[in-house]
Amino acid sequence: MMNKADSDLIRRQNRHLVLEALRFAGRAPRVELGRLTGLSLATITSITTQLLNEGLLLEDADGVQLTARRGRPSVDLKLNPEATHIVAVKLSIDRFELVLADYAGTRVAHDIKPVATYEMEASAVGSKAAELILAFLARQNKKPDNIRMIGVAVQGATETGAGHLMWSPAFKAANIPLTEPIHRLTGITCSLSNDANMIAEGLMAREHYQYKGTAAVIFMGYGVGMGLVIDGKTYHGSTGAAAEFGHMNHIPHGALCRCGRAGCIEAYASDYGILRNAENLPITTLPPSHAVEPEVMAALEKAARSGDQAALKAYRIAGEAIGFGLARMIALLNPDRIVVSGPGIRAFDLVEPAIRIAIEDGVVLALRQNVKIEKLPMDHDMIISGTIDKLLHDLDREVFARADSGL
Amino acid sequence: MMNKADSDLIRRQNRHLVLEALRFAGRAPRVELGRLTGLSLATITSITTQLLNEGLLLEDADGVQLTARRGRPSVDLKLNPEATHIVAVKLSIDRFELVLADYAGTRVAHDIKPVATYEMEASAVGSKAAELILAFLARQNKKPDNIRMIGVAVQGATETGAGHLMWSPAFKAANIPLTEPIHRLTGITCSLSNDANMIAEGLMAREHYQYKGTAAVIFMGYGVGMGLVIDGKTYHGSTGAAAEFGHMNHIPHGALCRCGRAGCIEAYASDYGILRNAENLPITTLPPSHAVEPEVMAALEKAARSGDQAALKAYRIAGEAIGFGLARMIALLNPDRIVVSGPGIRAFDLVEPAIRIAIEDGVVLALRQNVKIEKLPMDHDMIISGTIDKLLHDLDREVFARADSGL
DNA sequence: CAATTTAATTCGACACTTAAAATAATCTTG
DNA sequence: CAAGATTATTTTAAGTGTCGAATTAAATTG
Repeated sequence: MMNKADSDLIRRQNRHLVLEALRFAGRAPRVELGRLTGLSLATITSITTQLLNEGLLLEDADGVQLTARRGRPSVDLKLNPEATHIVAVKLSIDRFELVLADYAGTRVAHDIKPVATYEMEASAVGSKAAELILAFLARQNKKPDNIRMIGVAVQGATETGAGHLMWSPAFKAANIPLTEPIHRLTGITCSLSNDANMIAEGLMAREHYQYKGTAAVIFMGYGVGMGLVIDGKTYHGSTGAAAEFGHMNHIPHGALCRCGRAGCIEAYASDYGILRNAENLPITTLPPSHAVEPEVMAALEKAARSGDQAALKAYRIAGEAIGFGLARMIALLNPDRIVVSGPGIRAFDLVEPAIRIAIEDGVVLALRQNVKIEKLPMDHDMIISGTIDKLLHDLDREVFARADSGL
Repeated sequence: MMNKADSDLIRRQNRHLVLEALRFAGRAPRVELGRLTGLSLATITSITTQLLNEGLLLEDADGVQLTARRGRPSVDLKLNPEATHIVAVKLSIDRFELVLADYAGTRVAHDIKPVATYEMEASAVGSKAAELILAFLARQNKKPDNIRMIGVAVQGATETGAGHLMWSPAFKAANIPLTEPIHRLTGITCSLSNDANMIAEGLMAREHYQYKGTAAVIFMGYGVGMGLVIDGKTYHGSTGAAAEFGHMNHIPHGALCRCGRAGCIEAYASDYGILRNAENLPITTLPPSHAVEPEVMAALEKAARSGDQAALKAYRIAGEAIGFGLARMIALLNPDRIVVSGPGIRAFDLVEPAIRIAIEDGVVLALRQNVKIEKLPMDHDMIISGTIDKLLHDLDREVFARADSGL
C-alpha cells in the first residue's frame, strides 16, 4: 500500500526536485529552477534560502553574465562542494581503487592500491577496505565525520540488501560481507553495488531523459554483466542480485562457466569463453581463475580480422549467445533501449552481425522493432563515475531532501 | 524527473488511500480506516464526508454489531455500488464474454455470445465488440453514461498503449485495433490487456501483501503466457507488450511455434507443443490454427499416467522448456515469487520434476534459493475477475482520487 | 441515572504552495 | 544622467491540507 501524504512530503519532494535540477544543470538562477521544476518562484525562494542556510547551496555571483541583458541580473546557485564528501571504492582483481568526491561531484583525490585479492579470506576483505579507506582519508586530511557515504562497486553477484558479495572473479572466497565491516570500522554508511549497475546509474545521471522506461546496459569483457533500468530506476531484484545476464542460461547443458554451471551466456561470450572456442578446446574445459590478459584478446582479435576461421567462429558464437540472451530479455521486458559496453566491444564489429541475426531469430518483430541497440565506448572510469553519481543521488533523496538532515 | 508536489497531491494520495483501504476491507468504520491508512481521525472524517457527498461511499448502519461493546458504536462505511459501473470483456476463440460490475466489484450481469472470431476481418472485431456491449447494456437498462470504463482482456500479444491486439490465437487477422473503435462507438473509455496480466492483477488485488516485490504468473494451456509484477505493479514494457514468456526463445533454431519463429517455449510447453512431441511428429510440423480439444489433452495425460513413454517424454520436454525459461527469468529479474496456473496444470505433476531440474541446472543457487514456486488451480473466471479488479483500481487511482472527478 | 467507554467531529495551530504586490538591480533612452 | 523599462527575487495574503486536543455523540455498566 502507499504511504500517507502530508505537508512534510511536499517539502521533501520539492526540495529533492530543486537539488536534482541543480545537480543536472550544474548551476542555475532561481528563475531557471522555477522553469525546470515547475514550482513557483515564491516556493523556489523559500526552498533555496533554506538550502543556503543549511550550507547545501552557494550563491555564485562570479558567474559570467554572458549576454548583458537589461533588468536585474540573475544570480546563479550551485551545489556547495564542501557540504559533504563521499568515497567511491572499486574492487577489482588485484587492486582497490579509491576516489574522494565532493558534494558537487568533483573528484578531489584518487588512489589505487595493489591488493592480492584472489587469495584473501572472506573476513579480511571488508577490514582491508576499511583500513585503506581510513588511511586514504587521513592522507587527505579528512575526518570520517566529513564523509557521508561510502559506495563500493564490484564485478560479480552482489546482494545489495545484505551488503554481501556472493561471488566475484576477483576473489576466490564467496559470500564476503562488505558493508557491515566497513560501516563498523569507519563509522560511515556504506552501500554495495554491482559494477554494471553502476554504469547504468552513471548513464542515467547524465542522460536521464533517455532512460525513462526500461533500458539495459550490457557489459562485455572478462565477464558478461548487465545493468537494468526499469521505469527510470536501476532495478535490483528481491535480494539485490538481479540482472545476472551473464549467467542466464544460453544452451541447456552447454559450455562450462566460471560460476560452475553449464551453458551460461558468459561461457560463450566472455573473454575466456571466446578464447576457449577459438582454441577449439572442449566446452568442458575449466575456465581460468584469473582474467585473460588484454594482449591475448588483442591477438585473438587480430587473428580474426586477418581471416582466422576458428577465431571468427568463436566471435560468431559469442554474438549468438549475446543475441539470444538479448532476444530473451526483449521477450520478457520489451525494453526501449539496449546499450552494449565493456572492453569486449573493441571487437564488437566481429560479434554484432551474429547478435542481430540471433535477435531476428529469437523474438517476434513486434517486440524487437522499436528497441534501439547502441554501442558505447568503454571507459573503465564509468564504474567509478556511476558510483559517485549514485551516491550523490541517494544522498539527495534520502538525506538532504529532509529539512532536518542535520548537516 | 519527478513531479512537483502541492496540497492537491496530498489530498489525491490520501483519498486514494482511503478508497483502496475500503476496497480491500470491503467495509470498515472510520477508526479502522485511520488505522489502515495511518491518517488521523480528523483527516479521515474530512475525506470520508467529502466522498459521501460525492456519492462514492455509503454509511451502512445495518452492519451487525457482532460483539456488543461499550461506547458509541462505530458505523461502517462501504463503497457505493451505484457510484458507477464498468464492463469487463473477455475475447477468446469463438466467443465474447461480457460482465457488468458495479463500483463495489459485484457482478450484476453476465453474458456469453458465440462469435466466429477466427475468420473475422481486423476492422470488424472492434465494432462487433462495441455492438455486443451496447446491446448487452440495453438489456440491462443501463445507459452508456452510467459506465465509466470498459476493459478488454485477450490472449495474445497486446499493445496496451495503442490499444491494438498485435496477434492472438483467437484471430487469424493481426494488428487489430480495439480500444479506439470501442471508445468511438460506445463513448466509453476502453483499455486493452493481456489475459495473463489480468490474472496477475487479480491475484494482486486480493493478496497485495504477497506481491510486494517482483512476481510472475505463468499460464500454461493452449498457449504459454505470463503476467509480470514488478515493484508491486503489473509491468508493461515500452509498448505494453511485455512479458511474452511463451515466445521467449528456449532452443535456438528449435521447434516451430505458432508465432512463426522456431524454438519458443510455447512450441514445447503448450498443448499443441506437448501433443506434437508425444505423437513423435517432427518439430517442423505446423501448429494447428485452432486450440487443441480438452479431451485430446486429457487423453494424453491419461496415457502418460499409464506409462506411455512418448507422452511422458513430451511432458518432460515441456517441463524443461518452462524450467529453463524460468531459470532465465530468475537470472534476469530475481523475483520473489512464481505462480504457475492455467488449464495445463492439471498435468503439473508430470512436468514439475523437469521444471525443478531445469531450474537447478540453469541458475546459480544464490538466485534461486529464495524464490517460491507455487501452483495455482486454474479458474477461467480469474481473467474476468482480474479485469474487474484492474478497472476499479484504475478508476480509484485516476478518476476518483481527484475531488473534482465529476461524478 | 451517573459514570465509563468508544467513535466521530470540530477547532486552533502549523506547514506548504501560489498569485499578486513590492522591492531590487540592472539597462535604455532621451 | 535621470526617468522609464525590464528582469529577478522577496514579501505578503489567501487557500488548502494534516494533526493534536478538546468536544460532542451514543452506546454499556453498575
